[in-house]
Amino acid sequence: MSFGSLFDSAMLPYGVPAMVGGKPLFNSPALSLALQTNMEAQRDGSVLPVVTSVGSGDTAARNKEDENDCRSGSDHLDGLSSDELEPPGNSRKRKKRYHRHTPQQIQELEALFKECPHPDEKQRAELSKRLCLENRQVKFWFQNRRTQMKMQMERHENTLLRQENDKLRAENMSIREAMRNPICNHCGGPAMLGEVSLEEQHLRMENARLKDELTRVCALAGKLLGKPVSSMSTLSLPMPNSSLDLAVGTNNFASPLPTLNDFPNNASSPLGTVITPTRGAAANAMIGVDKSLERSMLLELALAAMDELVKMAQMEEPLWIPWLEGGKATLNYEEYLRSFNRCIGVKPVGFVSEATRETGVVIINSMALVETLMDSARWSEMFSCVIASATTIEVLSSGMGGSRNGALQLIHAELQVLSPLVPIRDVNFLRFCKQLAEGCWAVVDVSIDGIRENASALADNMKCRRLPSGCLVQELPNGYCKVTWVEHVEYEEVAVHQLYRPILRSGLGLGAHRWLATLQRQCECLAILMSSSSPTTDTTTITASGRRSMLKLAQRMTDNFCAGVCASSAHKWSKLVGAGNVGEDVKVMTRQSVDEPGEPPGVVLSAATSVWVPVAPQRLFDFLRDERLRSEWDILSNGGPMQEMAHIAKGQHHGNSVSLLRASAVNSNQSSMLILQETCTDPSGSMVVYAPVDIPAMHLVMSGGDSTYVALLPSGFAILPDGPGISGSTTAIGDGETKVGGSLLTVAFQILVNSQPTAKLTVESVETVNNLISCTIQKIKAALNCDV
DNA sequence: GAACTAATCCCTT
DNA sequence: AAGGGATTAGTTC
Repeated sequence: MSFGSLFDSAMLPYGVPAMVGGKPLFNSPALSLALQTNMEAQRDGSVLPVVTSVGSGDTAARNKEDENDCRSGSDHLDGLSSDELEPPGNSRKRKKRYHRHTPQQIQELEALFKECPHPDEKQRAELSKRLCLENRQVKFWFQNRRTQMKMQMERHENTLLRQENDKLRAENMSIREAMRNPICNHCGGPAMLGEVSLEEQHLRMENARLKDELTRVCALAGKLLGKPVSSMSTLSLPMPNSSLDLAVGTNNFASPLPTLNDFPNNASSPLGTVITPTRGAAANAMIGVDKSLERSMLLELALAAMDELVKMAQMEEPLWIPWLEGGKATLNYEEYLRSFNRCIGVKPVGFVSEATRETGVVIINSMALVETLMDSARWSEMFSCVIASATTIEVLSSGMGGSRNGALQLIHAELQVLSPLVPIRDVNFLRFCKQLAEGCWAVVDVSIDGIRENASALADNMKCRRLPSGCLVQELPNGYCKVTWVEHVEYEEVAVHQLYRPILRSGLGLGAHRWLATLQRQCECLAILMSSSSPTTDTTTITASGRRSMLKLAQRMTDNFCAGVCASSAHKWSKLVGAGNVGEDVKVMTRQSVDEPGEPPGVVLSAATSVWVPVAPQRLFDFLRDERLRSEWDILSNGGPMQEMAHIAKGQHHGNSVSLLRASAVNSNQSSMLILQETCTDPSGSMVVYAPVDIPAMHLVMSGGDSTYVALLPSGFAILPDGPGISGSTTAIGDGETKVGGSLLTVAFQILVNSQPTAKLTVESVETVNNLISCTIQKIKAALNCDV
């Protein structure tokens, strides 16, 4: 009789293992006593158990036995060797009896695991009954299986990372090799020094990244292997160690701000954990190399741009030459070229530069501002009068540790000056965000024209590239922050009408001044809208939801107005060519409106032009937004004054508001007409946009209804100060003679010329709109006592 | 000795 | 109390 058979007799019915109350019966005093006697017997040799024949070697026989048995091996003591039998009295430290579940059991367990790695108690109980396993055994099995699974996943990931690392290393080697004999791409001769240093910069970047990746892989490998793996032992690079120590973005200047490397990035790269997607197929290898090369070039560009932006924002003279008035300054180009390597290459022939800087306090907290800048949708909403459209093409890094620090994305944007005489600026740029210190952030933009082809650029858009531009944000107490904005672009000037060249060159059109003023105005608006729980400033009482609805409608109106002036790619305007006797400077476009919610169906005509008016921008703006003087230029006024029915303030300045105007009726039978108007102004420019609206629709909106289906076609004005050297007019103010500039006024109308979308546009309707524009301009000039 | 696996300990939720 | 991570212990190759 074997020990096995002894234990067999201890089996409970149905093959349930010999366990009592969840504990092995082995611990039962009665049984251990029984065992003891047998063990002693075994030692004596008096009762030699069959064990000897089953003993150490005969696994095959045992395995076979296991297979035929419907029970776990846990109660088999067949294989128990004598030294596993513990001495008497040491019963607390029980020995484990090793076994494996039978293949059938494992098969069943695996089957369930495949379906559901987390079976509930019921499923487990059912399985344990079926497989003659203890409940806990099933539980343990699943638990172990899950950890095993996790291990496998991690290991797999580790292999992939290693492969990636190898690939990058090979790539680095080839670049290194290529650098040894630099050859000029154009002439085939030895390359110039400048090109080599560019290559060297790439290598530095690559090296930093490789080093990083290696540390990460080693850390992971170490974790899996349970012992530290030295990067130097796994990698014997045939190069001096010092080459690995080249820092990223080395500073040539003593910057008062810490560099990126000073932040606790630990083992991560400046962009956070960059895991390049793995591409298994060999055919993709080259694309992969190209991709990762491109990626590192983009990263390098972003870092260089950041470096430049921070310096541009902080350096004073001689880099910046201060203006006499205000805090403005112009860039000293000679000094600029001395101080910086042109990180996007030399200025193309025919391009002119525009560089401005502006500092101001904005009512927004620094994090919210950074978030807004890093979200292209929110960004374009914030600067809606400057940005015609903006899309994030690719997010290269979303930042590290849940913050925007290190975030890098590729953005396509169309920037506009509200005038048909200035083509839209089409730009593809990188936007890189970096935390410089606690509460201090920098967001830099830089064009990538040299790295990626600007495929989406439309033919009639202005060719433009952004040199490192952006802002430094410094958190201030009470929800304010100090913003330093730098705007530096190069663009093709021939496409710009003469009238607008000075203002663009001076940066008043799309420079730092304009961006910052827009930001200040919009943030003030947001702050007011969020704080105004009691609409005390309103002339009428509109509910909160009504105000929201109305503001939303006004926003759509203004956006459509801007789109009509500048024809961004987001809107399907088609330019009208050969439009009869339409003046050279009036841009006429048409569009078929079919099933557009929020617009009447039919053929929509948009006409816009810009003129110079010898009147200060402020005076022009005040005149145009005054509802009482409306009859002087607006045919919708029916010759009388208009009345303000509702007013929602959007800023401290009374000129920032959305209002509802009522025109006087021509006669008593006619119901009066409503006009929705939005006006906005800041030191960089102003706008008056309005549209006639349906009375019942407006009632719906003001009671908080959905404004999406309210049809409107906006018209209005955009006012910019004229550039230096345009007006030259001087006006005596008080006792001193102050130079007062004139204004650049853009007038734009959108009208429905036919309610049949398929109708052909007639010469008459073009003439009508042309007349409308010239009449309006004449009336305005006359009212302001300008020479007509 | 490394890889695998059942079981245990101990901690968190 | 359940579940998971770390660890242990027994086994196989």
